[in-house]
Amino acid sequence: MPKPRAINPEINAVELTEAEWEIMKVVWEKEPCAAGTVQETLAKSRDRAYSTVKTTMDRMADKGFLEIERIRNLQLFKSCISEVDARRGEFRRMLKRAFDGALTPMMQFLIEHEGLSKEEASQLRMLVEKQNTGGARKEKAKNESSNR
Amino acid sequence: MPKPRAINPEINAVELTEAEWEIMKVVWEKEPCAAGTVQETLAKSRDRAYSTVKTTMDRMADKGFLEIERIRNLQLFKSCISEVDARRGEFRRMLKRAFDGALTPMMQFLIEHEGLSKEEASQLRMLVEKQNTGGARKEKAKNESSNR
DNA sequence: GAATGTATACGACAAATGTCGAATATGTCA
DNA sequence: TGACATATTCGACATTTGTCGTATACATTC
Repeated sequence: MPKPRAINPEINAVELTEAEWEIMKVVWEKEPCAAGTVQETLAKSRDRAYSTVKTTMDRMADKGFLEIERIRNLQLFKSCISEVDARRGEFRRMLKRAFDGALTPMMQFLIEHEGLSKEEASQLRMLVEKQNTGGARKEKAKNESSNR
Repeated sequence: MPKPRAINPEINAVELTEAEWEIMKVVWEKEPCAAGTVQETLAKSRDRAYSTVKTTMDRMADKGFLEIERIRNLQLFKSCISEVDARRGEFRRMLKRAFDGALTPMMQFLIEHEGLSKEEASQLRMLVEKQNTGGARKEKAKNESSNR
């Protein structure tokens, strides 16, 4: 029986807060973009003052999540971390906290407690099948990995 | 093709902080137990003052995560949320933030970017198989679900 | 009942996060 | 060159989280 391998949670530990996630999603979609653009986009779902968004984005630049390109009076923000990096960070934190870093118990939990339906389980099996019959995993992983 | 169902992230949204997770793990294992017991247990991996642990546990009681039973001068803490509830909360927050609440993209991500090995994928498939051939899922889910 | 040890109560403080307003700077246009 | 709109800067403040120290209260034991 194969021993469950724990994914090392220390490497590439990008951790975004709630507000940072919301902002990053807009930046990934529209970069390079101004703080005003982000604020207006977010306003559709949740209204916040421009200064709120700008302050958070400045702090994100300090942390190395965003970088600023200056054009005259304007600042254009670009992401310094990929969505894959952010997802990895979020996933690993969850796995570490709630499942001691082990994948198998998490899968078990999903099936037993999250009401994974037969359809969903089938999808999942198809994904696993694709993986096992050797798809373009390596290549894809390479292309979409960290851009940090 | 089945449409990916988003797990509703609002229901049962138990969210624990890092310190709270560490404490809860000890409480689940040893409840009912005193704050001193928790502090001593945690001290093995990470030393913190008794008052630090006690303050955090009092706050957790305020939040409804723990309850206190008083015996003369002593306080015994018991959990008000199950480990399943806590895991569910942690998992759903991750899923909502990083994958818009959808399971399938998360699975895809796991396979493409987390280097899910063939062995792990096999384990996963076995879990899925067990699920599809009708195990004791319903019963188990019932027994281990929320005790809130 | 005084000394000693253990628990509790509670105030404090720093850092991180989410939030904003107001002052200042810059650009555009009639 | 003003007037007006837009961006940036930056200080401020409330909450939450993690962290303690210290003053009190309670029990046990000479």
